[in-house]
Amino acid sequence: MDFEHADALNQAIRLLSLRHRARAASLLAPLGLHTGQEALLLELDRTGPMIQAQLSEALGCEPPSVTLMTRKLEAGGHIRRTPAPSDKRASIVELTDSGKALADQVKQLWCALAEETVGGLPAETVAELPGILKTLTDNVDTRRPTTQAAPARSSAVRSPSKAS
Amino acid sequence: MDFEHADALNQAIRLLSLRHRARAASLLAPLGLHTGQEALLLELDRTGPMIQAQLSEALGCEPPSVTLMTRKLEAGGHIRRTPAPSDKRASIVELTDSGKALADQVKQLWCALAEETVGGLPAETVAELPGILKTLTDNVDTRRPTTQAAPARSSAVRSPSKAS
DNA sequence: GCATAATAGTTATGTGCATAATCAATGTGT
DNA sequence: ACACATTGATTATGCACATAACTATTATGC
Repeated sequence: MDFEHADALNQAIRLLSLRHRARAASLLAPLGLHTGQEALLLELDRTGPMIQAQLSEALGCEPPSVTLMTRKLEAGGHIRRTPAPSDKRASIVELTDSGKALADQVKQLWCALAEETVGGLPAETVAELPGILKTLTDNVDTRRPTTQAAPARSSAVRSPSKAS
Repeated sequence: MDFEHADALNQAIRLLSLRHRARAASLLAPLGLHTGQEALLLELDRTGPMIQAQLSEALGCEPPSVTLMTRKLEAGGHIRRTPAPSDKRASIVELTDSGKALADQVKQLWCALAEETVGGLPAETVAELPGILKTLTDNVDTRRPTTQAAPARSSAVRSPSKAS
């Protein structure tokens, strides 16, 4: 691939990151949230109480990030952290009532943001977009076990990834 | 759009941002660069000397970010800042020889990253990907003042007023 | 000419994210 | 039983990004 195309792609991803994040920030600000925190609330709302290590895995960010985010959300009264009885190292994180209400509001914003984001695109493109983005993500994901240790270069490493 | 689909989309964009950035960081680290700095170098390499306000516009980030990034790149010897003769407020930013050499290395990495990113996708999808991403970006771009005279907005301009 | 607005840049501050180092608790091997 | 690695979480530090407030220069109105 020549540099022109490569740069167009990388730059497009970079700019989409910046703008989508900025737009999310402007929508979340009235709720007193910063970008990233909404993902934590939504994950707790979806999965229920869980320990920070699980949150770290689900959110795709590192434990120190989870520590800081949970601390701020706890200070805001949206989540509660209680020591896990079975493992004294871990703390169980769960939504408070305020957090649940907030998560519901976030859901609304999230739908509006998604619609705004894909506006003007054909429906079929919209339909396959999540899959495409996930493929891109997996391709550059250094966290996951890469699904193979083979020295295969630029071959289609389409693993039959079963849902985890 | 229901929440399931909306979240899949928003989350996919969020994760792609995180992973693509992380992957770029691991590639740029050996060059002594952090993500974001490469965009500045590439822009200077492409366009030539320019003032920070132009850089801010081209990179899509705010002037204070440019101030800090240019300061660090200048400390690293990759760029040079000279006061503009015509306007005493502005400073002209340009690549040093070291910066030009670095930009060339970045170009190589950039091609490798792009290829890695789109690995396993059909060629036609890859071809239209930059355009799709740009559409998404423009849809949520709060910087540029709409600029679209709405020539062919197919569906959903249903809420031109505030959505929330 | 001069007050005022607009622009280029910086500083201060706050956020999410990262890595590295550290501590406490839990596993595991011999 | 005990040394050792592993795991959950935190602290310290650094970066890119943001906004708000500020200085210095340039442009504009009267």
